Amino acid sequence: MTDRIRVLVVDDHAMVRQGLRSFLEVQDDLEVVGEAADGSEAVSRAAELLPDVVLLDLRMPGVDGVTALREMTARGLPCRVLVITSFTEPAAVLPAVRAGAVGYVYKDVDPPALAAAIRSVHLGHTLLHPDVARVLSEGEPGADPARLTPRERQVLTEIGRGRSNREIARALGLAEKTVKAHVSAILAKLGVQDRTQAALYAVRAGLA
Amino acid sequence: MTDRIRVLVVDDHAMVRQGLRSFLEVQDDLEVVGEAADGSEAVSRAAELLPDVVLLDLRMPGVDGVTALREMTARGLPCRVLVITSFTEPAAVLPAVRAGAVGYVYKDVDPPALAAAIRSVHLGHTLLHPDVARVLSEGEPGADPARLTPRERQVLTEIGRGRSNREIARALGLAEKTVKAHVSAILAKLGVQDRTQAALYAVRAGLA
DNA sequence: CGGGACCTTGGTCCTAGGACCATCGGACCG
DNA sequence: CGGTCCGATGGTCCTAGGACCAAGGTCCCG
Repeated sequence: MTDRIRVLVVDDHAMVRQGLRSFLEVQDDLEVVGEAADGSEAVSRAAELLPDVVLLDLRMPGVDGVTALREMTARGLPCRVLVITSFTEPAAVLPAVRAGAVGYVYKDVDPPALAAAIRSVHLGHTLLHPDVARVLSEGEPGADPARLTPRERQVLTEIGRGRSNREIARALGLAEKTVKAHVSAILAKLGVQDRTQAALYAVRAGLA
Repeated sequence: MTDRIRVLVVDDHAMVRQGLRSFLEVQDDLEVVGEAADGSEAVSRAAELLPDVVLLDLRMPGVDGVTALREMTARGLPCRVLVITSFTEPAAVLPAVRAGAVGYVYKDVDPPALAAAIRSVHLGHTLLHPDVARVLSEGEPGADPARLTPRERQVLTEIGRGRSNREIARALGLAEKTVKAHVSAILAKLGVQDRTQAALYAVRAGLA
């Protein structure tokens, strides 16, 4: 077979990338052409390798999956992006779908189903859960994490892990004052009262 | 080499099990003798295969990792259990360690470090983060919602909904001072730093 | 090229959160 | 009957959180 589907695998855990690679390489018509461990690397590898399909995790340190996805879409990269997620709420994948993902699968997908999903999106199909499709069709804006800037999302992720401003400053290499400014902006954008509510939001949105 | 360390891999995601298997099988002295996808299967496979080390995820559908661990300990199975977790708070792994785990690693561990950890626990060592070791040594019973009094659980439930002390006071018909006293007791019993972490805990514990 | 968005940082100020300490009443158990 | 635990409440004090304001640099887009 001359034209195999070329797949880029993006996940921050090497064991997950390895597992995905093992799943896919036993399929005659699929080929893993590369891996990336964060969003930034995902964009550069996608531009360099021009895969047909990108399997994209959302939660990654540094540049996350949604930001990477936006970047790929902005650059007009021709790959079809299939999100791999362990999240169950529509809020987690909605930003990704709005940013250009053509579908998503859960991390407990079995190998034949994963392969079928890849083939399906490669053919141009879209794979969405009815709940997600409905929310999209209703144009529900809501407390949309997509409206946060990339840095704000990083800070929100840390809040969702129960970190103090000082701990977040240390983790992200920022001044505490900078973190406070981001926190204030996040609270305003999400329409929540304090960091506890923001943390709960982050968990529900699958950011933490 | 005649005596390789026999390892059982327990995780609900097949791709993670596959990834772990790939990581470990390139080591001459390690052998993956089986896999399990939930806690119940983990116990039965451990009893059947008698592995030296069990790599155990905690969050699994059905019987979770801590429950499985307790069962293995109760049956006197001789295996050493190394928890694989994506949690960062001591509260997440404390129950597992109390139930008999001899250490834990994070899911972003790299292959040589994972192999080294397995060898280490196989030799009888214990691998614990200083925070976790300290909490254990202080005899802090730990993150067990059952140890909270009924009133504390009510307050924790409200915290898990993002309520302020004043709002909780109003909702439960108490003085704000009373709520603060309960909050302080809750934080101490759960071993968390502030109400945000308590709220996240409540969500994970299914109280909110 | 200028405007806007994002990121970063600092200052000031106020309040909620929480630690620590203390006290009292009721219920339960040895 | 006394001790312990739970629940309730108050006082004092300190700090983290967060609002508000300001400013500068970088990048992108019209």
